[in-house]
Amino acid sequence: MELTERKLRILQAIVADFISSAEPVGSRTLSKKYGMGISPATIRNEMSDLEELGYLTHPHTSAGRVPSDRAYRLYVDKLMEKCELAKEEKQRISSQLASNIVELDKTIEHAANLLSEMTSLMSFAITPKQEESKLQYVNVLPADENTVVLMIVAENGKIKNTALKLAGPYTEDALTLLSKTMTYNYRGRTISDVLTMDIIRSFETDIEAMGRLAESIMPNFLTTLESMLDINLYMEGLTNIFSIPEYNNIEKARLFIEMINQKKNFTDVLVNREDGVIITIGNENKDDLMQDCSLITATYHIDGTLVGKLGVIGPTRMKYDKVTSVIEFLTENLSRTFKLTGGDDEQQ
Amino acid sequence: MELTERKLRILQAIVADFISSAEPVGSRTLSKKYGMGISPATIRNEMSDLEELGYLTHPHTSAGRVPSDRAYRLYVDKLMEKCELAKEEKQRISSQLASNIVELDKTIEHAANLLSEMTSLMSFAITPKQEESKLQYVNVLPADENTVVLMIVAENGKIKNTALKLAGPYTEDALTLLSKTMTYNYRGRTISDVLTMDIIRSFETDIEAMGRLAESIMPNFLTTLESMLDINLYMEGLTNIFSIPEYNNIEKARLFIEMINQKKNFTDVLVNREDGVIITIGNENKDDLMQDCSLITATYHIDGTLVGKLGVIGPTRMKYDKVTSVIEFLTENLSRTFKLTGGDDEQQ
DNA sequence: GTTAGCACTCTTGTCGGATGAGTGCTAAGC
DNA sequence: GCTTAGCACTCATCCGACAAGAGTGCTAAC
Repeated sequence: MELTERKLRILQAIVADFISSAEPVGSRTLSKKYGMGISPATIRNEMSDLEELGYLTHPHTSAGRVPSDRAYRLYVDKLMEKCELAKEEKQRISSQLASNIVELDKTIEHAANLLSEMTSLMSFAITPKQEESKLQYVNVLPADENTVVLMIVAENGKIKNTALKLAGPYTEDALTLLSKTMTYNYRGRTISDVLTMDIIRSFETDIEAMGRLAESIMPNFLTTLESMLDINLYMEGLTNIFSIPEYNNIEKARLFIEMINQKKNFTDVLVNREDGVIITIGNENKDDLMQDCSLITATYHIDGTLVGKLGVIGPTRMKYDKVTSVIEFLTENLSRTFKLTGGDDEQQ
Repeated sequence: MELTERKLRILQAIVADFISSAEPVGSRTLSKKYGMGISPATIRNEMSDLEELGYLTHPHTSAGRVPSDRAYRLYVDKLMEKCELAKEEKQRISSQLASNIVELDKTIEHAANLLSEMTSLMSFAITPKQEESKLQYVNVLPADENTVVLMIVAENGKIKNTALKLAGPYTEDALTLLSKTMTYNYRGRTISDVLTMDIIRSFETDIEAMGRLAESIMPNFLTTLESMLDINLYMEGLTNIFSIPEYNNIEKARLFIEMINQKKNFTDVLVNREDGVIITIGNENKDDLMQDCSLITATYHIDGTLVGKLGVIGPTRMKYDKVTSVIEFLTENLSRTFKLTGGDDEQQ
């Protein structure tokens, strides 16, 4: 048995109908609503075939048909029509992103927010990995009597700093010397490289005073550097899931939220996905807790190289066409924004 | 009619029982379980009086009694026994906070996390207001060819910075001059003051090149300064509410989460609460959406002056004794931590 | 190959009765 | 006069029965 043209048309109608109604689709509805010129009985025969082929399932004998994960996959790959965004929607994205380009993190958060509002799903975004960012300079600046500010600047404009209280007083000269030494030692190296170097020892041979200063600053330097590697995860629109029939019982909603809340794991899932627009449907997801969800992610670029991700998660029954269009437009827009403005960034 | 000793004992038993069981308390249960040497019938009479006095309510004729907000208030003020934390719990708090004192914000987040885990409620924490923080210095540092780093340091060690791409190249001398001028102009002033000054104009009279540099930096200076005023709000343990019988229907859970999600409003509620351990029960809360909730907050201090807040929110039926003990111990511990380590802080 | 007709299945909603927890009242007991 | 046993009464909840409705699968006719 193979997928005839008519079977495909029926499958498409079922998927589309189910996506918008969340109710199993019956043969009569299909025949009436989608005017395909064949009777319910014929459709029933076809549906029976489609079920045999694994594209439909049956919650129980006398319910309509529900698309399987496999059907969604086919729908996404072949049947779905591209959905052109309305002018207002495009404008909304463009204007909202343009208005807030000063701080990279804020912009990403903003984008996630837009995404969740426009899709009525839960969205998320992660900032790029920084492992390969190269250090530009390290600065230790005076703050007050025995407080200094440690500041680390990476080549892509990412900055991070910490205020440290020292055990005793310091001289500005010592700070300048330390800053120069550190910059000389680390400039051009990647953050990961510096973190794996045996740093403390490399200062042992210096003059005593300098050694003491460095000793109290080094541990903080390393912690700060480490924190630069952290990927920020933004999530928006959690409450949207409460409007989705699939999560209308407390236990399912709880499981969903619990999955989302394991931020660490979730970040890993996102980081490990390939570039471009990626859709994984139901059982295509490895994670046990995500067997009933679909995940759509896309990548945006900063300065053409650094890669961050943006996506939505929701029930397998989601508006794939609309969502992919929004995500695509959004990430293209982000990439363009970040190209124009260059490395504008706020250390986090 | 007045509250006799026995009425109080009965009320206390009812509140305690309802807090742990979430079920209306009947006269028989009370008589058996709390061995108070009087028969169910007597207890019924007393309960009837307590209801007339406004301390108990009746979900329906044949259900047990449920404490009113007024009863919780009395319980909290008079009847509740102080709950001493177990040694392990104290140790847990002390050790977890001590291990992570480098970054203020992380520590606060950590504390909120601990709080939600130990109380099984949803917790939150806010960082101190910075309106009155005085500026220490402003620094514009070279990054690369036409990028500079703007860095603002406040007296309490709070730092914030941004990388900016300028339209054209700059000289290091100009940056130094600008840094010195800005520091000279703003040092010792509070952030709010600087924000309300008419800043741009005050640079107009400077030399032309300097004016141009200042012109492109000033708007960013102001945005960055403004962002220093943002209060960070951390929330932890949202999923805990799904284990609470009060939120076992989707609509209630949704309303709760929606209330929480209006971060701005919620932050306002917290900021406006008085210092010390404050408990507001049910209808004592002004917010409409919080009529079924109790809110317990406490303040912690940084360097003895700056004040942040920490708290939990949950159904009026919560373990007030346990929760207040945990919060008290936690905030004391936090204040002590921040005294010892001084103004260690990471700009956010 | 398509379709009308029909029996069959299964969910959903409603209704009524049984059950049980708990109260309120009354009258007896201490 | 306070306490308590006894009893009628009230609700919420559970359960089974029943009807209605949606949808299928099969068969036979077109």
